[in-house]
Formats: sequence, structure tokens, C-alpha cells
Amino acid sequence: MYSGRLAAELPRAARVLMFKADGSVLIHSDGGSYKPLNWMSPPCSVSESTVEGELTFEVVNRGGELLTITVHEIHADYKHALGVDPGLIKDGVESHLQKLLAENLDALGDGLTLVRREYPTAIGPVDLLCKAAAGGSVAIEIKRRGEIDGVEQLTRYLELLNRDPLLAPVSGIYAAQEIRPQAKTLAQDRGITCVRVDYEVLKGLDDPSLRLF
Amino acid sequence: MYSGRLAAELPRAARVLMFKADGSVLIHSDGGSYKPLNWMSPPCSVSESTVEGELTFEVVNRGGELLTITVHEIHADYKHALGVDPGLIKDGVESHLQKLLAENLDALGDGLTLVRREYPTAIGPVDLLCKAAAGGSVAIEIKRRGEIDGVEQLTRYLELLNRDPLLAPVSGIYAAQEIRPQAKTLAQDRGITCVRVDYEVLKGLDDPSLRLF
DNA sequence: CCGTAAATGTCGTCG
DNA sequence: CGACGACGTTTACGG
Repeated sequence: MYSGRLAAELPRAARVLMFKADGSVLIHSDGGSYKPLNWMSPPCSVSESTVEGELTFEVVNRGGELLTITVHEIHADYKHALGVDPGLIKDGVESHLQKLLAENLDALGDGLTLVRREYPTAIGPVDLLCKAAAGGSVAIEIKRRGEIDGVEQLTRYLELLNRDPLLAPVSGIYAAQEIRPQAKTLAQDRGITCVRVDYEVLKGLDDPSLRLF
Repeated sequence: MYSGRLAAELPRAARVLMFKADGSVLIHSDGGSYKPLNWMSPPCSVSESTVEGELTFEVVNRGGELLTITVHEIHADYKHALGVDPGLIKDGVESHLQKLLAENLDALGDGLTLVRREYPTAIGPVDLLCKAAAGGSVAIEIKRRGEIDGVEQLTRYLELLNRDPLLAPVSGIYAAQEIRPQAKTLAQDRGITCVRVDYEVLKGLDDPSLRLF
């Protein structure tokens, strides 16, 4: 049973319980994706007791959320210390795309000059801020997948940036590997240019071994 | 190693591998929350082989995503069929809140009459559409936690609904159990009323055993 | 610690 | 199957 941000109950059945070194607990079924049926995230603490003859775990975190597990039968029990994990190394996420685009602005349009990446504003950082050859500025929002919320995000930035006389007029470019129809429609409605970019092609442009000149 | 929507690599270390009945695979470390370091979601298929003397699993899905796992050493290996899971029963999510508010519009304001829940528009359903006693309509967006994206969502609806002469003028109410300061500020800036609602109180109102009349 | 944005998000629902 | 929104989102990154 979980009680916290919502209340949830899990009927009795065979499950896999995983207790991690940091006190977190996962309750998995034999299907579904990686999300457990029920869980407690760290930081939290586990206490073990016997309630009415049954093994019971109580897992609590600082926010007062509580996960109570009653064990009716143990099919198997195994314990092993794994030690610290070196962690996952990723390639191809938004930050990589941003870096490559900053170095290859031609992929986005003609005559763009980079002002800076992660240009700070009061409502969050603009992925890329550029100067346009014709004058004025260009704010670029980059997504791996271009959905509607990215258009909203860029719209907020444009509204704010256009109040700055040193930057105005500021136009917008929405760059993504894939742009959803609804996002494209909303972007066009707001005068925002959509550009599809190809990560692999950009990476090729960036790879010195593939450069011809 | 994962290759698909991005590329990712996980250095050799002690881990927990979980193979589920539907072919999905999780690779967990001894910390962090419920998200595995690496994984493959169903539907997918697992093939097992020996590559250069080492046990290797290849997990593929229909989209051509590939997860390759090389096993250097097995500390423990356990298999058990769990059967079909009865699943988690939740209480306190947005749909409950929406239902309770539809039945207790007084909690949101005076003189409101429900037109319908999930009022359909071209850009998505409005949680609650009401008529105001003074004429015109009221669109209500409900969230468990009121953040900025909910204000954006409601703003889009209002813009669209106000184009409909049968509904206009349409004002907005943003109802949530908790409203973030930034969301409140943006809502006020756009003339949207914010209302904090208490799920437990509403549930009490709805509980027939607690009714006085 | 709060606030914002990204995510191999996942998960449900509805067309 | 795609589109869209909710999620106990989780996770990473700033200030």
C-alpha cells in the first residue's frame, strides 16, 4: 500500500521486490516496462517487523510518504552488494544536438551568427541566440522531438526577448529531428520557422576525419 | 549497449538483470530510483548466444532498437513465473478531482452551471466547460499540481473558445490542489482565476454518509 | 533547496 | 497505430 501524493493499493500476488542500497524499494510484476507497480524513491528508510505473524516492511521518506509491504510467502531471497556504479554514457541527446548546431548554424538558415548557447533569461535559458545578417536577432529552440510544448516555450522566450531593444526584432526557429504536425501548425501560426535537422548528418559534418578540406 | 533513439553504453560492473515474461529487460544498479540504467521495453524479443566465450543477450523491438548485454560473471540466477498481475488500484488522480469538481462547482465559484466534462475542441478537450450566471462561459482546467504548462494549455483553449460566438465571452479558472508561484503569476497576468481545491474535503462533500441533508 | 527543461520518458485514452 | 495529456513522472542542471 502506498500513501502519499496519492493513495494506491496492490492486491496480493507473486511479485519481485527489489531493495536497493540507498533504501529505495521497487515492486515489479512480470510484465510492463521499467516502471514498477509500486515503489519508494530515495532518500527513504526501510523498517522491518512482524505484524500479526506476517513479515512487514514500512518504507518512509522525509515527505511523510509511506509504502507498506506485507509478505505472505517468500519464493526466493537473494542479497548481493553491487558497489558504486560507473553509470551510463549517452550519445545523441539534446545537448549534443545543440552543440553541433551551434557549430553548424548554416543547417538552420543563412547569415546567422552565434551570440551564445544557453542564453539566460528570467524565464529560463534560450538554447541558441543568434544575430541575423539583416539585423535583429534569432532565438532557436532545439528538441530531439518537436512537440507543442516546445513551441510554447519558444513563444515565451520570443515575447520576452522582443522587449529588449538591443535584441529586437527577435524571430524564432524551432529545430528538431522530427516535428509533430500539431507543433508545426502552431509554430507557423505564430510565425516561427520549423527546421528539421539530422543528427547523423551533423555528426558527419563535425567529424574531422570526414572533412574534405 | 543500447542503440536506438540514442546510443548508450554501460561499463562493466555488477548489476541486477531482470528478464520479464513479455521479453522486456531491465538493468539495475544498487541505487537511484525506479529507472534502470539501461533497458528494453516490450514488445521485444530476447535471443541468447555465446560470443567469444561470453554469454550474450540481444534484445530487439520492432522499431529496430537493440540492447546488447554481455555477461562476464553470474553471481546468482533465479527464475520464477509470477502469472498475471491484478494491477494497482489508485485513488486521488486528476480524473477523480475532475469528477468531484463537476459535482461540486460551488468549490470553484458562484453561479456556475456545467455544460460538460471533457468538452471537445480542435486542440484537445477542455476539462470542464460551464455557463456563468452573468452570461458567457467559463473554461476550467484542472491539475493535481498547477504548473506553468497548465496555464498555457488553458490559454490556448480560451483563445479558441472565445472565437465561438455561442460561447464568448469565455473566462478561465485554473483549479489545482497546489499552484506554483510562477503558474499563479502567469495566470493572473492573463486574467485567469486560480482556485486551490482540497481533494479530501471534496471527497467528504461527496461521501453520502457524511451529508447532513 | 527551488525552478526549469529533458527524457530511450511511461502510461492511459481516444480517435 | 498515432496523437495527446497525465504522471506518486524521474532526472539533470542551474541559481
